[in-house]
Amino acid sequence: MGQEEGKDFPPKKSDNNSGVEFPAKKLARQLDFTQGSVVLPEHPQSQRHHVTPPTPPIAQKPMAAQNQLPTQVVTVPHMQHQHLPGSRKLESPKSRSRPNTELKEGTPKKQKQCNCKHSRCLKLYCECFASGTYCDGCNCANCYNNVENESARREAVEATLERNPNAFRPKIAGSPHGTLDSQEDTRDGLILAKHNKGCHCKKSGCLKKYCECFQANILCSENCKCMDCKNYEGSEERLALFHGDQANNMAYIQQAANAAITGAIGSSGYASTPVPKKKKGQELFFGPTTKGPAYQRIGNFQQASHIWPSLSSSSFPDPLARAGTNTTPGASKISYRSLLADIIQPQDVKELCSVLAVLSETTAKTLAAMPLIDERNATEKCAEDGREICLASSTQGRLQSKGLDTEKAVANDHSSTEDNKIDPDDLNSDGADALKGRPMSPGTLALMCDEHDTMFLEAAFPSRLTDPSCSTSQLSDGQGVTEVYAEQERIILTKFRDCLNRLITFGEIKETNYSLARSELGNLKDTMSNDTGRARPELNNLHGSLSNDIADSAFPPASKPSSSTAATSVSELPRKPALPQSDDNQPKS
DNA sequence: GAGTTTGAAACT
DNA sequence: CAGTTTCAAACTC
Repeated sequence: MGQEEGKDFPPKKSDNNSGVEFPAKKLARQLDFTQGSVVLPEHPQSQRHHVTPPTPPIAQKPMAAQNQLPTQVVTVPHMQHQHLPGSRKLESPKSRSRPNTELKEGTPKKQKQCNCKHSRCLKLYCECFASGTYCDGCNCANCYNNVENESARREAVEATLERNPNAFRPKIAGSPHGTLDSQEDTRDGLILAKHNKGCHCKKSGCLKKYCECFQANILCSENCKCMDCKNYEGSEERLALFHGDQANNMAYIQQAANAAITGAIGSSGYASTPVPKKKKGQELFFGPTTKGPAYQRIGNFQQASHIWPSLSSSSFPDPLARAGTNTTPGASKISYRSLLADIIQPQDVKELCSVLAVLSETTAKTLAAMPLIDERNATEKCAEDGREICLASSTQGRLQSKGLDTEKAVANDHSSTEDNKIDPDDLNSDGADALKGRPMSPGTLALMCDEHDTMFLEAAFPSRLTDPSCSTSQLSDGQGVTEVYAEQERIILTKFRDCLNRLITFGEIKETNYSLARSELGNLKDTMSNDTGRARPELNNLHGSLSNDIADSAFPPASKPSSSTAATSVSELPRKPALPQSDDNQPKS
């Protein structure tokens, strides 16, 4: 540090003009950024994708801003359709927790901007570069990560890829069938993410954002080589963080709820249903602060899971609802008990997931049958009218993604290839939407585009895929699709927000019941019992309302199609086999 | 806002 | 592959 800006790149400690070659850095020798005369063999993989970079897409406002939802909730699970899967503003922990948008207080904020000084934004140090985006409005100095220096930038990308072919791939993989621990990656239907390389933290306890795992809101895994790790399931310190900082944070609630829907994949939301660790040992007596790799404490995780059985069975964030109601080492200090603790049950969440999954399938069919251009126009028109039915159909892509996640969450039904292991993460990484409004580097897009988007889009537009090699050219109306996605996302999330608000309402009702009972009856004991009895009818309403709410979002009464593709009411649609059904869970039509 | 700490990336 | 350096973000004051 402390080197002057604007000097030769990479910066050297003893800068001179004597013609002495840059410090023996391979890349530096190969690249002459000042001359732009770099001659590097094209990356074998990237070569075929090399295209003349178009102007980066115009920035779009993240949908989160419109919905007043935490960006992470909105953006995490989805991928901008043309976003390259490997892009790390998607999946980079850094970008995940603080992607292009800040999430604190649930208020979407400005995009993340780098402050690079010495890397020229052409190394992975730079978040923008690492994410495959151009710097745009950053505070960086001597930036080459822009259109004007596309050639240099492309060379840097290739050099980076040469060093690490996976440099731009997701670091966090929600791996339902990972290669290392395939059988451990799911637990009770949840998709569990972990850092591909693992962190190497030494001093942060993996509870600060220095830690990529923590930043990605995932637990450390056996991939990590961290020391003194506290980022594991059942960790008191970790739980304390959740409760102390986020228990009352609406953003957290929304994120957690989002995780409930998406299966807590990747960076989405706070991983309130944390990654279970591979049981590599039975060191049940390891303390939470035991030094050594995280996996050495896996015994604790197992133990914690037993103590906290409902945690694994419910995808709803338990730090809120269950803290204080269950005895767990970490939670024992917590006395807070959510008013929703008796209202939200595992089946509620499953019900919600089921509804969303069904909706995604339905809308997929609808969209597939709808001409793309018409769809776009219809979406815009309907958005103005507030008729969400149109969006439901146009949402197909996103919902397909969500549906996948949900299905994974409930059915654990996924392929086992390495790529597919990454795919869900790609599709759900917050980067996708975090990148909204961020000019995506066309060069990186071209370099990085691969089968992931293809799969994603194939699900959305099975009949329109013509060129699977590049997602940016797959659709005849890419921009329209982007808008459709955005609008689709807005609608779905708005609806989901309504559902959450409904939950809040139920909680408030319950609270009111408590208060009234206390003041009017003066018999606390009777009040408590009566109130508990009242909670369930409310819950019954909740079950129905959740389902109907979402169903109506797709098919409002006035617009409900009568065809079998999209008109089918939720209750009529086949249910996910993995979702336990109960009578009071059945959506009420 | 400046300085420090931290850990990933880059490099040897 | 291990050790060191560089770097920029996270954090502290």
